[in-house]
Amino acid sequence: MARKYQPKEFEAKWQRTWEEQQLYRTDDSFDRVKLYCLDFFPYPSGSGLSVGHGHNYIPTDVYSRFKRMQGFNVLHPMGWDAFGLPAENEAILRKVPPQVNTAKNIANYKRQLALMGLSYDWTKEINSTDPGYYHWTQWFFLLLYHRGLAYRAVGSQWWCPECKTILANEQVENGFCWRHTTTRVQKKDLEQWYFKITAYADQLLNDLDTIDWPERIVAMQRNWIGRSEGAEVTFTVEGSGDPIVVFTTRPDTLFGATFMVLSPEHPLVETITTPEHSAEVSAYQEQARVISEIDRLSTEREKTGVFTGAFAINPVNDERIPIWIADYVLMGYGTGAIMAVPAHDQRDFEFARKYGIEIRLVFMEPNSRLTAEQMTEAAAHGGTMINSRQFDGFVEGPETVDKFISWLEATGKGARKVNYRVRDWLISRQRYWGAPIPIVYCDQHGIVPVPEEQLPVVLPEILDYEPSGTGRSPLANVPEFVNTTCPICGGPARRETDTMDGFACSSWYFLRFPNPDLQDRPFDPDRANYWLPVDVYVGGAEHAVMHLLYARFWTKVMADAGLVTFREPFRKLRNQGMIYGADGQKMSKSRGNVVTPDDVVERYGADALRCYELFMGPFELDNAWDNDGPKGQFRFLNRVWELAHAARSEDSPETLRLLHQTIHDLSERFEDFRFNTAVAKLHELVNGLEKNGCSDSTLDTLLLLLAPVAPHLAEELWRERHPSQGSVHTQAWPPFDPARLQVETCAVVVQVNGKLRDTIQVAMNLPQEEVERLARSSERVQRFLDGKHVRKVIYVPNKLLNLVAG
RNA sequence: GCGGGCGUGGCGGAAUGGCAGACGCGCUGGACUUAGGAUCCAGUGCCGCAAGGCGUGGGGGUUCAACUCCCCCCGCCCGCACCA
Repeated sequence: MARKYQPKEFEAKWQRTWEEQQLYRTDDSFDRVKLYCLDFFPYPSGSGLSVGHGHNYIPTDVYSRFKRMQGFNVLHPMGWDAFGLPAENEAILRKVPPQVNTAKNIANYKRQLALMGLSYDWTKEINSTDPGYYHWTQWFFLLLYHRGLAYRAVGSQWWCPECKTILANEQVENGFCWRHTTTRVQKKDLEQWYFKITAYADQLLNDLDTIDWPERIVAMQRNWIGRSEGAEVTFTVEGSGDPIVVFTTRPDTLFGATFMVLSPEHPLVETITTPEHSAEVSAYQEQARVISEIDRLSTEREKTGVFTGAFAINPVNDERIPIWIADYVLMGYGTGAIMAVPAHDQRDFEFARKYGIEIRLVFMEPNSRLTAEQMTEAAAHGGTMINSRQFDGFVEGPETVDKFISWLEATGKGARKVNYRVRDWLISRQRYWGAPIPIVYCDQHGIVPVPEEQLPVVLPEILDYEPSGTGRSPLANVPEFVNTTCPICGGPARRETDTMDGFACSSWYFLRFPNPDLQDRPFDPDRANYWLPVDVYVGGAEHAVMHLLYARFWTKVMADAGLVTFREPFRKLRNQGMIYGADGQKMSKSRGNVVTPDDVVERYGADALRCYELFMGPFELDNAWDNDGPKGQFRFLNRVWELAHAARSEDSPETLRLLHQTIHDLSERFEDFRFNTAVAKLHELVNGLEKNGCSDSTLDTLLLLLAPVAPHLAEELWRERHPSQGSVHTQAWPPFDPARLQVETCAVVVQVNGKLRDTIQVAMNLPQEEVERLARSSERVQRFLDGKHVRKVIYVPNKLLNLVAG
C-alpha cells in the first residue's frame, strides 16, 4: 500500500530541520542585491494568532521564499511590539507582571508562526520591551529633543478614562478611544511631551509622491496632514486694540465679513467680553466644555453661540463687526478664531440667519438679481466681486485670491499663510508599561535630558503598576525611580514618570532588524544603508495615520541628522484584506467565530492552510473565512503527492508549453502580490500534467514552483527524489524559456459580427488569407454568412478573426 | 459634504479592448467502499428538447469587438468630517 499524503507525518519534521540548520538565516555580507520584506511587527496578544494574521504573514513568506530562490539576499525578520496598553491591561487582568505575560505570549506566537511554516530569520528577532532595545528608543527621544523637536507644553488633551491616559489625536476616532470603541474620550488639561511632527508637515505631504503605497493610505495621510493655503488676517478689538488673527482660505471675501467668531476656549474671550455679557458668555463656555465631552462632533447639530459685547475692526474697510463665540469654531484648528462671511459660507450663513446678523454678498453672477434677503443658503461659487471697492469686477478664482493676498501683504493687513490640520504628536502616557521618557527635573536647571551615557533609563519592575487615573503614571509612586540626581549639578532631581507612546518604539524598529544585538549604537549605518529602505512592507490599513506617519517622520529626522541616506522608510506598502469569520462578522472570542492556524493545520496541514490563505481572494481585499476552503487546497496538494508517486512519462509539447507558461505567470504574479491567481496557475499546471504527462525533470520543476507556497510538501518530495541535494528551499527558481511557449498550432476564434460562431485549429502564423479561407469553409460560420456580404475582416494573428457582414 | 474602493453564477473569485465565468467551494450524478464529512470521474451562468437566444448594478456613447474606455444614474463598503 503506497503512502498517502499525510502532512502531519512530515511538516513538523521539516520545520525542526529548517530551524536547526538555520536555513533562513540572512546573509550578512553586502555583495548581493538585497530585499527587505517586512511585516508590521505585532503586539503579541494573549489570544494568539488567528487565520487573519496568516493572511498577512503567509503572503510575505511566499514572497520572501520566492525572492530567495531568485538569488536575492532577503531580510525577512519578526519582532515584538510588546509595550503598550493592551499588554499592560492583559497583565493586570491576569494578575501577572507584564514582563512575564509578554514572554509567555511571545512563545505562543513563535510556536504558531512556526506551525505555518514561516521562514523568519529568528537570529534577527527583536523585542521593544528589552532594555537593550528601548535604550535606543530613548536615544532617539534625545535626538529629537536636541534638535528642538521634543518639547513639553500644557494643553487640553484627549484623555481615555478606560486607558487612564492621554492619547494622541491620531488615536482618537470620532470622539472614541481607538482601543475602546465604546469609550468617549474627555478633555483634560495636562503638561505633556510632544514631538514636533508639524515641522515636517510639508515634507510628509510632498514625499508621498515618491513612494509606492496604496492610494487609500496616501489619501488618508494627505487628509490628515490637511494642508490648506490662504492668508492670516489681523483684526483688532475695538477699544483695547488687541489683535485677533484669523486664518482664511478665502481672503478675497474679506469685504463680506460681517462678524467674527472665537472658539469658546479662545484666550481672548475673557479679556474682550463686556461686563453685561460675561454671565452669558461664561455659561456658554461651560456648556461648550460639557458638550465637547459628550457630542460636539455632529454636523447635524444646530449652530449656537453668544455675543461677547465686543466689536472688531475689519482691516480692509474699518467696519465695526460684532465678536461672537460659538462651538463650531475649534480651538485646535487655525487660530481658533474666524472671520465670518455668511453670504459665502454655509456655516456662517446658518449662524447669521439664526442670530439676525447681516449677510452681505461679495460675489455675484453678472446677471443675477439675488439679494441677501432671498438667500436660503450660502451663495454658490462663481461670479465676480461686488461691494469690495477696488476689487469689484474681479472674477472668482485662484488668481483673484492671489492678488488679494498680495494687496493684504502690501498694506500690512495680512500675510500669505499655509495652515495644517495635523498637530504635534503627543507622546506622554500616564502608564507603567512603556519606555520611560529620559528626562529629569532639577530645581536648579529645570528640564534636563538624561545624558546618552546614562541610558537606558530602566523601567523598574514593580508590583503595583495599575493606573490610578489621577493623571500620573504609577511610576510616580516609586521613590527609587523618581528620586535621582541632576546630570548637570548633581543635586537632587526628579525623573519624568510618564512613559512614551508605544508608537515611538515602532517608529524605528525597521532599523534594528539588520543588527538586533548592537550594543553601542541603535544601528550600524553601513548595514542600514544597505538594507533600507524596506522594499516591501505589509500590514493592515488601520495604521494609516498612526504608525505609518510617525515612522516616516522619524526617518526624516534621522536623514536630517545625517544618520541615514534615505528619507522614506518603506518604499512599497501593501495592506492585506481583513479576514472575517465564516458568519461574515469580525472574528472575536465573544462571537465564537475565531479560526486559528492550529485548527486548520490540525485538520488539513500547514500547506493547505497556506494555499487557501493565498487563494481565497485578492490579497488586499477583505474576505470571509470559508471552513471548507482549505479542503480544496488539500485535494490539490494530494494530487501533487499522487502525481509525484505515479509513473513518469515523456513530456508532451503541450506539457512543456504549460510548464514554461506557468513559470512565467507565477513569477509575475508573485512579484505583483497576485497570490490568488498564482495558486490557480499551479492548479492548472497540475491539472495539465495529470492529463498530458510529466517527466522527471518537469516534476522537479513543479516542486520548485511549489516550494514558496507549499514548503513542506515540496521539501518532502524533493528530498525523497534527491536525497543528496539538500533543501528544495536552497535551489534556484527555475528559468523561463520563451522558446518553449512556441507551439505548432493555435486555436483561432471565428466571429461573425462580433459573435462567436466557431473555433478553428490552424498552424501558427498562418497567413490571414488562409485563416479566412478556412473560417469561411466552416459550416457553422457559413450558416451566419448566408446571403450576406462580408464588408470587413478583422484579424488578430493566431487569436481571432471577425467577419463583419451585412 | 470631501476622499478612497467596490458592484460578474448559489458562494469566493478570473479575464494586456479580442472565446465572460479561469481556479476553487458548494451542488447533482456516477465509481470505489461495511461506511464516508476520504478519494476519483462527469456535469454545473440563465431560458430552451434543440437550433439558438439572453447575460458582468441601470441608461446612453465610442468600437468590427466593451466586465474592461467615455458620460449620466443607482446601490454598497471604508476613511475623514462644523478644518474656516
